[in-house]
Order: sequence, then C-alpha cells, then structure tokens
Amino acid sequence: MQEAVQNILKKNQLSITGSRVRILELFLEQQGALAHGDIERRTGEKFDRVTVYRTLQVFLNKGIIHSIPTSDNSVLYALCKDDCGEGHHHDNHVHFVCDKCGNTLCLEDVTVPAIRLPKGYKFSQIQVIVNGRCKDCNRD
Amino acid sequence: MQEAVQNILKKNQLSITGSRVRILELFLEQQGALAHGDIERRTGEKFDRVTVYRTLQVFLNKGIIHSIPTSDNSVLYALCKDDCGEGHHHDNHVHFVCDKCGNTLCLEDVTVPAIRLPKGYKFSQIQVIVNGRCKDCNRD
DNA sequence: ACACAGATGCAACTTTGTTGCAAAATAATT
DNA sequence: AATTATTTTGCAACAAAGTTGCATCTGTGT
Repeated sequence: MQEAVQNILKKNQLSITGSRVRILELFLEQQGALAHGDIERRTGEKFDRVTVYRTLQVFLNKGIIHSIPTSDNSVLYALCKDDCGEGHHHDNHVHFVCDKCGNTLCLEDVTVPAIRLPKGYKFSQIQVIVNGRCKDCNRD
Repeated sequence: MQEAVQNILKKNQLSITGSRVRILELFLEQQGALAHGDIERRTGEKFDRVTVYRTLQVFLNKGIIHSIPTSDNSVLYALCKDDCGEGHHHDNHVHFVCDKCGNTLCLEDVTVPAIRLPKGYKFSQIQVIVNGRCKDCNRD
C-alpha cells in the first residue's frame, strides 16, 4: 500500500508529502468516491482545508482522480484505475450512487451506451449516473 | 406566457406571487437550464437571495423543475415538460451541456439507454450528462 | 373588507471555496 | 551530509453559497 501510493506520486512527478500520501491512502482503502468533506473528516482535520483543496486539484490535473457530478451540489472524487494509458481521458464513466448507504462507485466494466443526439449536436464526453441499491444494501 | 405561468402555479396549488411568476417566466423564456446565480442576475436582484432559494426549493418539490448534476459543483435547474403525468418522476433524463456556450438543456426526446449493471445492483434512476457542442455552436 | 395562511425580506450565521504570503518541508546539487 | 533551490503547507483574510428564525407583508378565501 505504502509502496503503491509512492509509485503513483512518483509516476506523476509529485513530491511525496504527508497530505498527498494520506489522501491517496484514503482513496485506496475505500474503493468508492469521496467528497471533500469526507476527506477532511477521515484525516481528522490533520491537514488544512486549503491543503486538501489544493491536493485534490493537483490529483485532478494529473488525472489521478476524476470528479463525479451529483445532483445535490456536492462534488465527489474517485480514483482512476491506474492502468489508464497516456491518452486516456476518463471520458466515459458510469457511476453508481447507492440511495441507501450513499456510497458512490465507478463501474469501470460497464460500458457507456451509444446515445443518438439530435441533428447538429456533437458530443465529446458522456457521463452516466445510476441511482439505486448497491450489492450490499440489496440483501435486506 | 403570463397565462401559462399562472396555470402552472395554480395547478400546483401555489399562490401567485411576484418572484414565482418572474422565475417561471425566466425558465420559459430560455429553454435551458439555469443556475441559482443566473436567476439572481436575470431578475436584477429584485428578489432576496433567500426568496430565490426557497422558490426553487418549492418548484423542485412540486416537480415543476428538476436539478441537473454538474461536475463543477454548480446546481442547475431546468423546467420539466408540463405534460408530465401524475406518476411521472422525471427519473430518466439526458442532459446536454455545451462546452462552448455553457448552455445546458434537457433532451427530452432522447431515450435513456438500457444499462447492464453488475450482479446484485438494482437501479431506480439513470441520468446521462452529455458534453459537447450544441447546434448553435457547431456552425463555426 | 377581513382574517388567516403562506410568502417575503432582513439579519445573522454556517459552510464551502479562493488567494496571497511567509514559514516549513521536500527535492536537487554539490 | 550540508546547502541551496523548489514545492508545498498553513495561516489569515476574504468571497461566495446556502440556511434559519422571526417579524412583516401579500395573496387567498370567506
């Protein structure tokens, strides 16, 4: 784990600092999306709010994480699969938001369907947000 | 137009007030999505910020408008087609966000494609956000 | 015209996000 | 290993976005 984190940072030419390591660990631990607030809480407010913002921004720019749109005005961030090649833009994603536990995850193996747009429209990226019950919450 | 606005309000058992009428008009004029800030600006700050928030909240509850998830942490609102029946939940929407002009619109006539979820997952609602160039911005 | 319910505006506050700058930590160099 | 150069961090101050309680005003039904 430690090593995995360091590799990611090195590969992206980022210096290895406490906050970056800790935040990356969080993403690796919980395979799901995190909001800025989650991160602050789970790091025990050890890092300044500004640092968390900036760290997320850096990760976004480097393509280490991507952001997920939600309808309730909260931005979620999730780790990108590390086998993304150079040219990969994380364009097409299917995200699943569980209505019960609130967990959000990135369904990497579900393909984004083709969508027929009206004449004159050209698309560059498609995001799909699926709400429902996740595997774990569907047992009851 | 005046009449259309009043009909919508009456149908939803809402009293006809200045802010509600004006905000509904805005939505009808521009067939596209509006952010809270847009509304404040376009009404010339005539109404209190709180009133705008509350008005949008009421419209949301009544199902007159719906909210659109965006990746940049801004909530957009768009009018629901008024021919929505009672049982209609505005569940499945395709939204188009133009990368150039920023306009966001609700593609009502594009059907949301079926998505195959992994085992154990059940969905209740699917939203699709398409980024790209809209009809008007595609001319150049 | 009147009374009641509901909507508005104000003030104060919380939460969320941003910016500039000095201090501290990391990386590079010798 | 010590020193310098480069990044990153935390602080403070601020800006923007959103919420709440309450007194006042407005729209609606009688």
